[in-house]
Formats: sequence, C-alpha cells, structure tokens
Amino acid sequence: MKVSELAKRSGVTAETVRHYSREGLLSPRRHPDNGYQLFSDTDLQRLNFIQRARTLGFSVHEIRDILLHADQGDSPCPLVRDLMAERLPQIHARITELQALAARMEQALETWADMPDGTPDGHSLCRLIENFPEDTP
Amino acid sequence: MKVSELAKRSGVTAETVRHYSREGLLSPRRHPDNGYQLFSDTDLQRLNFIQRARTLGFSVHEIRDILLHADQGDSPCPLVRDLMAERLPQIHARITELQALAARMEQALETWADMPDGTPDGHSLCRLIENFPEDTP
DNA sequence: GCTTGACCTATGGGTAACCCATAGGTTTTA
DNA sequence: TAAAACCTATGGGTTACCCATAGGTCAAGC
Ligand SMILES: [Zn+2]
Ligand SMILES: [Zn+2]
Ligand SMILES: [Zn+2]
Ligand SMILES: [Zn+2]
Repeated sequence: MKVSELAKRSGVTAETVRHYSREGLLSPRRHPDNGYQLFSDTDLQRLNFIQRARTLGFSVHEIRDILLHADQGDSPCPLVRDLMAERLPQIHARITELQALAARMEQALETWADMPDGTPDGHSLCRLIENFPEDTP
Repeated sequence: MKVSELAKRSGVTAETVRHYSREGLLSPRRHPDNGYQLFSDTDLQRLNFIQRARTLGFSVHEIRDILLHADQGDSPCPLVRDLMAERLPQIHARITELQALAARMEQALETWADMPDGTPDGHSLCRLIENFPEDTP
C-alpha cells in the first residue's frame, strides 16, 4: 500500500507517515519505477505499535530505539521499562509546574477584576503585570 | 551597561538578553565604535517586566505585542486581560492531558511489574506495549 | 607595549513532532 | 485525454532559548 492508504488505515496523516519514514521508524520498500513508498501489513502493525507507544508517552526518538532493538532480535523490554520509569517523574514535575502557573494566572485574573486599565507612562508599562506579587515561597 | 551586566543584574543568561533583543523586546542603543549593545536602567526595568510577564504565562511574542502597545502610548491592559483569559483554559486542558498520560504510565508500570521480558519475533515487537489496553472511554 | 582572558558581534544549527508550501512527476478517473 | 488525486524531495515554520564558531574588542597584569 502507498502512503495515503497506510495513513487512512491507521488514522494519522500522510505527512506523519512520511515523517516516521524519514526518521527511520518505518522502512518501506520503494517502487522501482516511480520511487513511491510501498508499505506492507507488517508496516501497518508497526505503525499501530508506534501509535500505542506514543499514547504511553514515548518520544519518536525513543520508539526508534525500541524498534531498533526489536529489529536486531534483542528484547527492548528493559529499555521500555527504564524509559518509562525515567519519564514518569518528569511528567509529574511538569504537571506541578503547570498547576502552579494556573494558580498564578487565576489569582492574577481575580486581582485584575478590580483594577482599571491604565495608560503607560515613563515609570509603568502595565500595572496589572507590574503589581502582581512575585513568587516568594 | 553591556549584555553581561544586564544579564547578571536580572538573573538571566547573556544569550537570553541577546534573544530578547533580537526579538525586539529590548532595543538598546549601540556603541558607535564597536557595535556593542548598551542598555539603560529603563531596559533593566523592562527586562524585569518581561520576566514577570513570563512567570504569568505570557509568551515572548505576546510580551512583544504588549510592549509595543505600551511603547505607542496605548493601554496594553485589555490585551493583557484577553490573552490571559484565553490561555488559562488551554493550560487547564494541558494539565488534564498530562494527568491522563501519567495515569496511563502508572498503570503500565504496574501491569508490567508482573510481566517477563520477551524476545521479539515475527508477530510481536514488545508485548509490554502491545498488550497495554487502549483508551476506551 | 603587549599578551591573555574575558567579553562582544553575527551567523547558523539544534531541540520535538509534526504541518505546510512548492515544484514537478505519476496514477486514476471521467 | 485531461483533470483530479496522489506521489516525490526540499525547505521553512512552530517555542524559547542554548551552543558552536569565527573574528573583533577590552581590561588587566607584566
Ligand atoms: Zn537514540
Ligand atoms: Zn517489551
Ligand atoms: Zn496594563
Ligand atoms: Zn504579534
């Protein structure tokens, strides 16, 4: 099958298929006459695998490494476990960051509700932002 | 003052100062002889403003627009309120996404604790990933 | 006066995971 | 047979910087 058909069958865009192909996650054979990429059912399974790994938080680069292991007959499982264990705390940290940001934003909107719009002068650009309390935890 | 001094005084890297300068958030005068960027105390205040706006979640591009308004004597406050009101729900959506991801990852690690490492064959690349249940909410 | 180290400049490439535009060749269909 | 749909490769865009390079400049000590 060609790019578009593989894309349609797996619910991604044709561009994404080409992207994975460029990045080495898929290695279709080429039509000898026109250079078109020709994908097999195995490639379809492979793309499903990639999508599943993506929803588990693996990056494209990591998935490439996982597939590389598998293609060489090595078990990728230890790598998979390690990557996941390494990424999870990063995700938690990111969530905490974003929650703190959301809290600052909400507090700002609340504070600003009572403040009038101002006109910038030599000392102030925007008091909404300038007068907002700093992080001091 | 030159790049490094401004950077030191405001706690960012010299590269960041140059970046903001390139992006038009700072417009230092230039030393006529050597082309060095020369920043004033007003630029220092401006950089503090930028940092404060960054901690409130504004993008560099947005801050450029805010400063542009202020520099033209227009009140940036309505823009500031609008941008914030627009971004806050996006942040919340992102948090929800990441929480769902973290939950999937945690469930995966838990499931995988009991599973042995496998060797890839023609049908399977990594059962850890393949056997993980799909989102079906 | 001169060397050395710290600083400055501009340019260009890297990050993540794609999306999009372009120009030109191919296949399918009406 | 001509248009519509598809393919190719290339290159640029997205965010907020970081880093490397090559070459000019400045401060200090000797
Ligand atoms: Zn790698
Ligand atoms: Zn495995
Ligand atoms: Zn304001
Ligand atoms: Zn703008």
